Amino acid sequence: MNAAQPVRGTHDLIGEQQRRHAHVTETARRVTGLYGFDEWATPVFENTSVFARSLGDTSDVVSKEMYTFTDRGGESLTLRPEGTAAICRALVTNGLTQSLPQKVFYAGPMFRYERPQKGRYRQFHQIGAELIGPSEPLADAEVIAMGRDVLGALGIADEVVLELNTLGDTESRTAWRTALVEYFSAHREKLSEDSQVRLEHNPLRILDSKAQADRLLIEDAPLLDQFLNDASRRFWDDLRNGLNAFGVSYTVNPRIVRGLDYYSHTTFEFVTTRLGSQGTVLAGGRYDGLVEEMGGPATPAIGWAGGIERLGMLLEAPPEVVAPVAVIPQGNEAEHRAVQVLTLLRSAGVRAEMAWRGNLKKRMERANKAGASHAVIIGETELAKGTVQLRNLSDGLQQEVRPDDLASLLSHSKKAEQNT
RNA sequence: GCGGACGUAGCUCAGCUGGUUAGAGCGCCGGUUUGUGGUACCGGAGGUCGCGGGUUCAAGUCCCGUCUUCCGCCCCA
Repeated sequence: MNAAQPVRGTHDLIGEQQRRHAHVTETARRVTGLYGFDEWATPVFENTSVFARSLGDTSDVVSKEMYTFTDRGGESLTLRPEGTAAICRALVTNGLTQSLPQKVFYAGPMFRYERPQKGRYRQFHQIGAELIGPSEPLADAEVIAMGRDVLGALGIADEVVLELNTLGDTESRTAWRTALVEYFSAHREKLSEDSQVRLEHNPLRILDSKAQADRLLIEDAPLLDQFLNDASRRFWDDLRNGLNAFGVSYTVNPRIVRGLDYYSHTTFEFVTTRLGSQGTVLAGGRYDGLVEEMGGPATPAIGWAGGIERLGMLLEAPPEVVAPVAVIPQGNEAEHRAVQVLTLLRSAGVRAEMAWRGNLKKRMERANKAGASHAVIIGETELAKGTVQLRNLSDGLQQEVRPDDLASLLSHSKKAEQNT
């Protein structure tokens, strides 16, 4: 087995895998549609500045975790590592900041140069939703409720819990961060090596450190709650009231943070324990500063993204394929009639297939292997009489019918099957 | 980027302390006298044991390197 392999961290989606992906995407598209969201599709690559700008100076991510390359024209391009920055760019370049709110759904591949693990790939796929325009906390609640509904429609609501936090507005968060840096600096030597580095450029991340050494310090670290100004506190209260109104249950987790400055207020993650350390399945927050960083006017926005691979892995059973009907002619003359029957069935909306070769027995085997629900058999006798044999492959019952009656007989029979 | 585990037929795996032509189950293909599948029986194809180097009379089995996958860490927009 020396065949060519796909690039590290990439996968082919075939059969059940692809069906799981498609089911996640279609379900999310349908549910977000119920909330009035429309789908956008943006390019899978952008000028590097689109993503670099949104990331600010978190140099690690920009230099090491993005698929960046120079094209033949000398432009620096980057395969999109996430969806939100590109949506904001599209909002600005299409002048849609003039027609708010925008309710956007998207789905597609994303690319990050990371070490692969289960549920973490270099090309992976996300669904996402962005609500751009409203600054009211009820909008946040609605967007979170929509996420909850997507998970519910996928049948995995019981697999995940919603963890919720607030980052406050810029003023509150800045005050809090200053206090955190002060606190951790005072205990610098007790911090883990990693966290000492974090203290320099991303102090909030110390709060979700996994190092044992950090845990004790974190417990006594100052809480944002003490630094929330009145406006932020009101927003936080209204958000939780809104969630109650939408019937969304959650647990508050003060350790959910975001590293970048354009985030504010709401932040949340739907988490499962079933996927090891890659358990965040759908996450988001409010990013009131991002559209402005893209060169647009200051525009409030809230959104989330979910990993299709991870969601697909949580699905109980893979979505079923529709069982086809196998049309089986015997002899060259019957084949001609068979083609007519195929056409008849397909135009009636029935999934129908015919093998290109083989005797009756062979074709019956094929039909069975293909998971066909029925076989339509046309032999010399039937050809002469203008009839066909309709055989139900699950119970083996067979009846002689007229071709014109096939479509209605099949749809009745299939409905009956679904009910059992 | 750091640490660890794994890698034998399409799939799941067996192969004792290195020793003749590398096995099983499932799957696949064919047959059991040709107008009927799913069960049963019979037969067959398919592996340079991830790749490269080394030790040895001899390596799937030991050593080194490399790649992939998986588990943690870093990162998580």
